[in-house]
Amino acid sequence: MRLTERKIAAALRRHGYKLTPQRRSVIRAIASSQDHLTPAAIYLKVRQDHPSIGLVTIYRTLDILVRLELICELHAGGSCHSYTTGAPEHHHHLICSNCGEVIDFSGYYLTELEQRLSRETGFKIEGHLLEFIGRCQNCQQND
Amino acid sequence: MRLTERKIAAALRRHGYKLTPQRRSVIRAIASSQDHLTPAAIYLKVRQDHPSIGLVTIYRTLDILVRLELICELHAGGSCHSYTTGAPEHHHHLICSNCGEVIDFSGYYLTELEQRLSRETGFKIEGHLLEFIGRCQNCQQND
DNA sequence: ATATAAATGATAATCTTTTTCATTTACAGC
DNA sequence: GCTGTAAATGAAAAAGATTATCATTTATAT
Ligand SMILES: [Mn+2]
Ligand SMILES: [Mn+2]
Ligand SMILES: [Zn+2]
Ligand SMILES: [Zn+2]
Repeated sequence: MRLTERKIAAALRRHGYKLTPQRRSVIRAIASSQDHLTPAAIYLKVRQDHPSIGLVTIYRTLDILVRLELICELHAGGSCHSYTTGAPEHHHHLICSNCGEVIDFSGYYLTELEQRLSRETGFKIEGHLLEFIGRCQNCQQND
Repeated sequence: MRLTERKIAAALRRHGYKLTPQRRSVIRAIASSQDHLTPAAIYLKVRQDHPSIGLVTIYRTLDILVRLELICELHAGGSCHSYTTGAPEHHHHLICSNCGEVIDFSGYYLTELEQRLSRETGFKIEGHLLEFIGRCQNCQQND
């Protein structure tokens, strides 16, 4: 279950950020989409009901939301960065290399591996990135 | 054990690519460095003994080398993409969020998870990205 | 040596992201 | 409801990263 617009907005405020119409709009754009969106795509969506917003504000807002883990960031694919609403539970991504569809999956944990790495290297692990790339069923057929 | 300049060059040829001095130079730059290098950093290094090379050639060469899995690509961090020599064995990366040090580790496989995902989603898995971010021992001390 | 397809580099175009700074605004406190 | 203030915004520009085009050069098979 993904975080709702309302919850994300509340969390923003809780962390001391002001709740501006621009930020609401960015959050709505992300939360109302199933897909993962690039900053440019979010910009386009947001401008529909907020024509004067600057692209800078998109970037600044995304920064904050990622930092607070309210949205999640994907790294793979062409334009490299894109965003979807975060889920309260820890999860990872499966991405179609052809159409870009993203599937969240959960129930897989890397804690043991993290402990092993920490022990063997002395690193203090802060996070990880686990993504699978593949072809979705649709794209396998339409080849 | 990382792939050597010689082996990478040989593999390039084996796949039907011409072995130009520019490509040799890019390979040498990567293979002679412990670090992972951005395209821009590789460009700077290569220009030392090949001043007239174009940045485009760097990008084109990196493309090929990644495709043939002769070098490996990192996604994390500031400029997002950087490259190190590939290792013959499958491995993943542990990256220091402060100084950028990269540690390869192997012996961890995701085949079971890939099968589960394939079964549950119908995706045909093509690859994955697994990276850990943390603080190396050095950077933990010098805080 | 020659022929030829592949590779290169100059140039420009196109994106993406970050900086700077003057103006505006959310909201805490009264 | 006002007011003050720090935070947020947007315009503009700069900086960075990546890709496209195309005439010229070059590696290599024959
Ligand atoms: Mn997700
Ligand atoms: Mn590696
Ligand atoms: Zn697909
Ligand atoms: Zn470090």
